[in-house]
Formats: sequence, structure tokens, C-alpha cells
Amino acid sequence: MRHLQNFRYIEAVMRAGSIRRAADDMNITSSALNRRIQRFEEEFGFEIFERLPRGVRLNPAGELLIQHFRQQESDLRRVQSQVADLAGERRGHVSIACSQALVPYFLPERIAAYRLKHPGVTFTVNVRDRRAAEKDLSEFNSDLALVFEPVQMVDFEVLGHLPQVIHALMRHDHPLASKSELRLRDCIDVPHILPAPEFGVRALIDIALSGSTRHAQPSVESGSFDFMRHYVLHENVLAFQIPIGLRPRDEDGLIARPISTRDIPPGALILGQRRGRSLPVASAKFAQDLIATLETLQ
Amino acid sequence: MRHLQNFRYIEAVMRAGSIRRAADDMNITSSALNRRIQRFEEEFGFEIFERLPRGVRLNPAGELLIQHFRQQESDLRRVQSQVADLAGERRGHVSIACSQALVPYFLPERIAAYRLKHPGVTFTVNVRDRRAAEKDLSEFNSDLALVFEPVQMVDFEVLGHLPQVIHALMRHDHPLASKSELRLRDCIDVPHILPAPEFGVRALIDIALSGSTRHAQPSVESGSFDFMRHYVLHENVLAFQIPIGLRPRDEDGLIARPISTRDIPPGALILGQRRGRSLPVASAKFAQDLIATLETLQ
DNA sequence: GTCCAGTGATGCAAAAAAGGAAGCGGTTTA
DNA sequence: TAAACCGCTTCCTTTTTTGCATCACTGGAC
Repeated sequence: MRHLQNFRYIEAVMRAGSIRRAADDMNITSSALNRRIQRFEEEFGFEIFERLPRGVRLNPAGELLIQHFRQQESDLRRVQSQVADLAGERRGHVSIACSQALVPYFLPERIAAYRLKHPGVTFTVNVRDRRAAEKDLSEFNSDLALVFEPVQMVDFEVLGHLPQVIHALMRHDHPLASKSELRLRDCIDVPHILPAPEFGVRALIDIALSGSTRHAQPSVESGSFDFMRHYVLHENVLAFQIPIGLRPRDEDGLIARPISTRDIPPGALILGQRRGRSLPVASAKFAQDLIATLETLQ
Repeated sequence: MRHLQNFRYIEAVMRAGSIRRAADDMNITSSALNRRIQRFEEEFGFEIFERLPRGVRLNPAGELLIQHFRQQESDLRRVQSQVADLAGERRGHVSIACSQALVPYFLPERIAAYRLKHPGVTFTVNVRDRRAAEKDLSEFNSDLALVFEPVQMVDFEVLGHLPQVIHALMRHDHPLASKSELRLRDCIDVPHILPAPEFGVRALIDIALSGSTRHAQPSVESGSFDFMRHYVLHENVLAFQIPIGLRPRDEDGLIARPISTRDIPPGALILGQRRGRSLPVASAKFAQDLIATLETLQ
């Protein structure tokens, strides 16, 4: 869209930190870009960059402006989506930020089911830790976020949720495999591996242990739940995951056992959008679909 | 702002009903305007006008788009206002749509008081009947509306209110001047004049009479409360008005007497904005000022 | 201190985009 | 049937934007 060209350039300058580098990125000359920005500032009535010796940086006015532009761009997409919808074209695009647990089973299944009904709708799936997911939302990079234990929840509007009890993951031949429910202390007394601190599963475990005298001593920490699941097959340790990220039935030699909610309260898997935003048609409908599914599972 | 140029043109075409006339209004040739619109439609992805034999008309997609543009324009003004505010410039503009009753005393007083505190803030006061006031809000022509008995209230977010008992207005020498409170039947039994049907005062009177056997028989109907007030001085009739539009004390030979609330329930003077909109700084602050005043009067 | 790499700003000519004039084919109106 | 409008297209001119070369300035390496 032509009239958002200025926004593209301004955003590029913001990212690059200097007009010349941004010009390079956008394949125009720095003089042209420089004049565009000067001209925009004049029309806008305020400077939006502060000129530093080694480049430029957005000033507070610029921050506000960027926010406005993002909103504007998202609004335009929504209008286009609404128009497409009333034109009878069931097309559109859904972008969703999600935790790793949703990647293997849940989301592929839901998206495939949705695309069966609406083949014209395309998807972008951004795997993000919970902080990054919320950032994605507030910067209009994703329409929806499906996150385990989101953190700050400012600008985050909850659309649906599903409680998730943390499970321990182990091989068939693990000593604890015989029990149907585990206590946390049993888990950390045996060799175990943990997700990195930015993840919700880890946060819940850390909180549960904070009041205790015992400490977790993970032999491996990782940012990949997929890696951890595979690692368990090689060394006979415990890993942790939430049920939505686990296959209903064990198929690759792994067993999942819930950890007593006396030790770790259930965490929440939450579906949300940016507060106050009206979503494009396709995203709103897919959200409804997800909400219904979450309610079914509950 | 340069990037809203397309909007101006599209709106002009919408108003004019034909590209050629719009081109004339906007002082460009029809060919140029025609191409702008074709190009915009191509970029947007959908036609926004339906081509008729005698001109063009917005299609539903176009309606949606116009709505979006209006929102966008208002948002931009809000951002500029916020930036001005954080730059320490206490300037800005407030546009308010109001009923006639606010014109003589209330609004001039409030605006003058506000401008004493913030001399940089300018005002636009649009006198509108209650329907037009709401339309003004939803089309982003006014930031605020202060209306007696608004009608539909869709897209209307109430910020504050003040009950108003309808008063009868008469000369000193009127037979009813001796009573401290009037009954409605006494008023319509004597010669009287009424506001036009689109006004809230009239609506309340009509509703009150609808269950009765008596009918109002106004000798004069008018859209101007100012006219009616002056008319009472020439012919010894009753007129009607709400207290906020009356001077605290009679000064020009007129007397106001409340009509019993057994006959006509108090109407509401309501301050509102377009639902969900974030107002520019100056408008938001002036609204707070008004709300406080309304609460004091209550 | 000096130099150098890197920055934003600016004058000027070239390129690109937008605008204007005229006219075509169509439909409504008188 | 003729005149009046309409949207749209073509050709050419005008305006705007871009690219290139260059200036003035700053911070860091040496």
C-alpha cells in the first residue's frame, strides 16, 4: 500500500540505526531516504529521530508514531480481510505465536482441520517463548498467541485457556515408570534435565522448589523441548513437558507421568490477542475454533 | 499529511457522486482523479466504487474503507496531540457537538475557564440536534458530544450525565407565573409554543402526552430555542427549556417554572464520545473538566 | 594531535510519477 | 435525435522523487 511507504522507511531507519545503512537495506540512496525523513518530520510537525554523531535513534515522539503506524497497518489488513469476506472470498491469513508444546501435535491438527473448511486461508506459525510471544502480539507481528504461562499480560487479552499439569517424561525402563503419579522430590532426586529459565515449565518447577531445601541439578538445560524428548531416549533421565505437547499414547518408547498438583499447581495454556484489537476475519474465526477446542479438552 | 491524500479524493468522490464533479471540487482534472482511484483500487485489491451510468457510488467495501480512513485520520491527530503534549506544548484542539441549550451559558463559561488554564488549546463548537451530534461523533467530526436526551446511543460511550427537569418559560405577567411548580395539563391548556420534533425537550413532552387525552396545540414550532425565548416576550405564551439553558436568575423579564416530574420525568444531559476511541490529549482533559462540572451540579 | 571512517545534510541533473487536454464510447434526458 | 454527462484512455507536459557528488561534522584508532 503506497501510503504506508513512509512507515517502511522509518522502520528501516529505526532498525538500522542510521539513515545510510537503512537506505542500503531498502535499496535507495541515503540522500533520498534522508530527504523523505526530513520531509515527513516537517509534515508531521515534530522530529521523530534524534541525530547522534554515529547515526540516529527514535525519540519518544517517534516511538509513539511507530506504534501508531503498526496499528494502522494492522487495521488496514483487517479491513481488507473484512472486504474479502463480504466479497465471499473465504481467504485470509492467520499468524499465530505459540509455545513449543503446541508444535508437534495440537496446532498442526487444528490448522489442518481449519484449512479443510477454508482452503483459502493461509497460516504463519511463529514459535516463541512466552515473552517473545507477547512482544509479537503488541508489535502486531502475530494476530494470536497460544502460550503456556504468559508472563506480564499487559496488552494481552485472554480469549481462552486450558489448565496443564506438568508431566515427567522418561523411558520405559526408568525406575519411576511404575508409579502413576510422581512427587516433585522424587523427580529431582534422580538425574533430570530442564528447560531453559525463560520457559513456563521451568518457571513453575523453580517456584515449586523455591520454598524447599532441595535444588534441581539438571545435567542438561535446553531451549528445545524436542531435543529434550530425544535426549531422554539416550540417557536414562527425566524430562518435563505439558500434556498438550505429548502424544496421547506412548509410541516412541517414552512414558509421561503427572507430577502431583500438591507440588506443582497446574499451569495455564492461554490463548490471547492484543488488547483492544479487532482481528482480521480469518484470525477471529480460527480463534473461535481454538477456543471451542480448548473448552472441549477441559 | 501526504499519505491521506487518497482519502481526501475518495471522500470527495463519495460526496460528489461522480468523479468529474469531485475532480472539479478538488481542482484537478477528472482524468487524474480517475487514475488515482483506479490505482488505489488496484493496490487495495478490491473495487470500492460501483460504476453507475450517471456516476459512481461507494460499494460496501468502500463504506468499510471510509470508516477505516476516518479512524486513521483521527488516530493520527491523537498521536500528534500526544507528541505535542510530551513536548511540553500545552496546545491542541477540541471539537464538541452540543445541543442548543448549552450554547448561551454553560459551554461558553466552561470553555473560557479551560482556556484560562490552557491558552494554547482551541475549540470548535458544533451546535447539533441529538441525531446529528451522534453522527458527528461516529464520523470523527467531533471529539465530544454534550447532548440532551441522545437517541440511539450506538457507538456512543457515556462519560458523564446530568438530570434535567423540563421548565416552562413565561413572561412575568403570565397567569401561571405565580405557581412554583406546574402540571403539564395546565401548560397545554394555555397558548404555548414547542420545539421541533427532533429535539429532546419535545420528545419528552410528546411521550408524556401520548398516554393522555389532551393534545399539545403549539401556535408556533421552531428549531431555535433562542427564537422561542425571544418570542415569549412578544406574545404571552409558554415555551419550554431545560435549566442548563436558562440563566440562574431572570434578567430579561422571563420566568422559568419546573414541570412536575409526575408528568414529565427528568431527561438526561449526556456527555459522550465515540465508543472505543482514544481522544486527543486536549479533548480528554476538557472532558474530565466537564465531567467534574456535571458532578458538581448534580 | 592527526587521520580516517562514518554520519546527516545539500545542490544539481536525471528519472519517475502525477497531472492536464482532448477525445472515445456509452447511457440518460429533453 | 441531439445534447448532456459519465467513466475511461492516450499523448504530452509538469511536478516530484531519486541518484550522484560533495560538504561539514564527530568519535575513535594510532
